[in-house]
Amino acid sequence: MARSRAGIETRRRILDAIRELLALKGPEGTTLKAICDQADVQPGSFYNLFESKEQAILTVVREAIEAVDPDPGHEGIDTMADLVQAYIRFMEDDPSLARIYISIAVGGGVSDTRLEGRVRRHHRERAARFADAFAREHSDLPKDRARRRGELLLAALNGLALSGLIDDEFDFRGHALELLH
Amino acid sequence: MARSRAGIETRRRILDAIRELLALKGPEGTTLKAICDQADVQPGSFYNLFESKEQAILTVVREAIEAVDPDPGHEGIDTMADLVQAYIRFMEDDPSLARIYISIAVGGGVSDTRLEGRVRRHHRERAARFADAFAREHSDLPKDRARRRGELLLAALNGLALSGLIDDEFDFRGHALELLH
DNA sequence: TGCTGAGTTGAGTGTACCCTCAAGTTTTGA
DNA sequence: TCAAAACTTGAGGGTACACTCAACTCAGCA
Repeated sequence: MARSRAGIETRRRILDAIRELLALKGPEGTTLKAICDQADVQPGSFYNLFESKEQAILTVVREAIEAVDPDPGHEGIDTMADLVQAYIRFMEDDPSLARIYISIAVGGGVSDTRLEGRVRRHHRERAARFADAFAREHSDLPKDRARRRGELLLAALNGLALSGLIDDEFDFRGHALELLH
Repeated sequence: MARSRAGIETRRRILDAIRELLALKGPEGTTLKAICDQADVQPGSFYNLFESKEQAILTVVREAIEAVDPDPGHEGIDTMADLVQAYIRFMEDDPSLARIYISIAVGGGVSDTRLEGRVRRHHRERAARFADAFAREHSDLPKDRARRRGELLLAALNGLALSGLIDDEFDFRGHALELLH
C-alpha cells in the first residue's frame, strides 16, 4: 500500500498503464514488463505497491465495473434519459474503461470464478435499475412487461456499445438517444 | 496439414479441444499443454498438424466468425425473421462458438491487428445484411432510416446475446423473438 | 542534522510457456 | 507385400514470464 506522496503517485501511474494496456493490447499484452515500461517503474517498485500483477489488474477491472454505473445515490429515482446519458458519457469520456467493461462481461479476458459471479450480480442489479426506471415512466404497463423492456433497453445499449467499440465510425450517441423513443 | 484418416481425426480432436477451452477458460487458459491434455495428443503430434498454436486458434476463431452468418447464399433475400432465427440457433446450438464470437468482437482475447480488421469488415457486412432485410420489409421507410434500424436491430441482438452469456437464466430466445415487432 | 521508514533499483530465480526433433509406429497405395 | 509417407511419442531447449531481494536513495520529521 502506498503511504507517501511518491508511492501514491507511482501507484496511479501503474494503474493508468494497466488501464491503457488492457484496452489497447488486451490481457495477453498486459505483461509485467509492459506495465513497468509504460509506467516508467521497475518491477521491485511495482511489488512494493501491489501484491501481484493479478491483484493490480483486478483493481482496474473493478473500477471499470463501477464506472458504468452512475450516481449510485440516484438509484430509485433516475429516469431512462439519465441512464442513457450516463452510458453515453461513460463511452465518450472513458473508452478504455468501456472496452474493459464489455470485455470482462463476455468473460474473454481475465477469467476468474469470483469475477464471473461479480459480473453476473452487477449485471442483474443494473438490469433491475433499468427496469425500475422504465416502470416509473410507464406505470400503465404490467410489472413483468416493464421488467422485460428494461432488460431489452440495457441489452440494446450494450449491443450499441459493442458496435461502437468494433467500429470507430459508429454513431453510438445518436443510436442511444433514439432508443429513448 | 492432415493427409490421412488418423491425421484428420486428430486435427478434429485438437480443434474441439481449443473450442471448448477458449469458451471455458478463455485465451489465457488455452495453453498448449491444456489443448494437448484435452485432445489426448502429444505436442509433437500437434505440431505435425498445425504450424503454431496461434494458427490453430485462429482456425477456431474464423469458424466462430463464419458460424454467426447463416446461409451465405440467402444474402439478399433473407427476411428479418430468418436472421433472428439464425442468431437464436447459433446461440442455442453452439454456445461455445457464440462466446468466442462475442469475445473476439470486443477484442478482449486474441488481439491481433489482422483479426481486428477482419472483425470490423465482417461486422459492417453483417450490419448491411440486416439493413437490407429491414429495408425490403419496410419499403416505405427512407433508405437511411432503414439502415439505422438494421444497425439497431443487430446491436440489440448482440446485446441480448451478451446478456445471455452473462446470465444463464436470461431468456435470449424470447427477447430476440420480441424484437421482430 | 541525522534517523527512520517508505520508495526504488535491477540483476537474478524458478517456472511454465511454445516449440523441436530423433526415434519409433502405423497407414497408405503401388 | 513392402517401401514410402504420415503420424506419434516425449524428453528437452530456449525464452519470456511473474516475482524476489539486498543494497540503495530520498523524503519527512524531531
